[in-house]
Amino acid sequence: MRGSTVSTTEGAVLGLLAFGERSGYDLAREAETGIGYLWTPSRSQIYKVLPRLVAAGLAEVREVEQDARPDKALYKLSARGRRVLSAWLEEVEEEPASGRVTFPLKLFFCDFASRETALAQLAGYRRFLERRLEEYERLPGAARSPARYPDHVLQHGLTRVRSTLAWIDETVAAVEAASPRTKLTTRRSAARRGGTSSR
Amino acid sequence: MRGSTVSTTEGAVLGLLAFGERSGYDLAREAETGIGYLWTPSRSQIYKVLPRLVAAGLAEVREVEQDARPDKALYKLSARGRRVLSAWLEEVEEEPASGRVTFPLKLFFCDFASRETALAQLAGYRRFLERRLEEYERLPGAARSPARYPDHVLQHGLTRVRSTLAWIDETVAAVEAASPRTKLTTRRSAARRGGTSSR
DNA sequence: CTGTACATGTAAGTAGTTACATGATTGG
DNA sequence: CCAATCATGTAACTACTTACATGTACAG
Repeated sequence: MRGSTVSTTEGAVLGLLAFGERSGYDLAREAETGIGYLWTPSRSQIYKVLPRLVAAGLAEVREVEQDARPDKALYKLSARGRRVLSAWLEEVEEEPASGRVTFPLKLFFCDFASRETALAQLAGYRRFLERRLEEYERLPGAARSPARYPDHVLQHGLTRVRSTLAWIDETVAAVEAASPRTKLTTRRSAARRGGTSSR
Repeated sequence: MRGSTVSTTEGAVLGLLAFGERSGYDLAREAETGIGYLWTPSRSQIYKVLPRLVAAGLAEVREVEQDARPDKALYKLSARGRRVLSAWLEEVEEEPASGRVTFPLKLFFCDFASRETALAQLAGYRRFLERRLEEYERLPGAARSPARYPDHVLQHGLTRVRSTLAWIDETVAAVEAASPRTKLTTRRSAARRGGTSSR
């Protein structure tokens, strides 16, 4: 949380909180299904991040007493948290420290950003992958070594990069074709459909 | 390094040492090109792992004094290191803690193992990805939420998994078709072609 | 005369892990 | 009766990162 920018983990938690008020337990459960593919921190990690966000003024806590179940703490974004989330989503990193996963992770939360932001992340992802592709293609390859498996593994990388580039093209087209719609509110007092805390 | 098995990082360093005697500096440089796609530890990390391997009897050091350049330490596998590397390569983890990257990482070093080992890793990778595929397909998907981007990101995951499965098929075929060849010796006293320390 | 390659290492810090502790309720 | 779900948190540890310290030699 250096400056006004947040780390990947903090950004992801802010993003999840944008869907509505949640407990640490809720977040851990939701992370398994959904972004689990991209980012699955342990429960204890989430319990460490949440108070940090509150201390930084990005989230607010509310203690809820329950009879049948243990008491819990519900967290929601503060106004400043919403701004920081937007800034994090809008920031397109050219060479993210956390690797390529940064791009799909931010895209996951782009319902809380503008269409331009989503397209900018996709464009950044494309540039990133094209640089990788060039590097892989520049590697010595078969010629030099008697070893065979390194080449197979390189093919694995090339396959993944190429199929991801194809996905980017499709997704850009889908985003551009989608009916223009206001971005989702970050659930301040928006109509609730299903209930956040009940189950 | 609990028991006789090694961690991912230790396995990878053992694997790199199987290509020949190397200094920490060499390993860091080589890791950038080649396995860099799968595993790129910092120099300081490598300098920490190497003495650990020596302490565990898996590698041997040799100090080399140089005039023009700083002195250096060259590491090579010990007999026990070779056995542990083989065991690591042969072990097919069903749900590796370090994620899917374990499979291509071990495959990278399969020139030092039998063809059966390579095919076993590929088969394990396939099972792993097919479980992922089922999970992704079981996810609620479009219906539930007004959010659109989570679905796009899910497509990203599906695309990657499917293209990797296709690569596995191709690679299995290539491995089976390859002319049977003895596995590479782990460069004990094998003929050297190019020189390890000179450049 | 500046930057890069060679070469090793320490120090301080972040991110993340597993295992432990506690304790009620519900479903099979 | 046993296991899972709900709920939060601490402690100890591993992996890994950046920045710093040190110093030579060669290329542009």
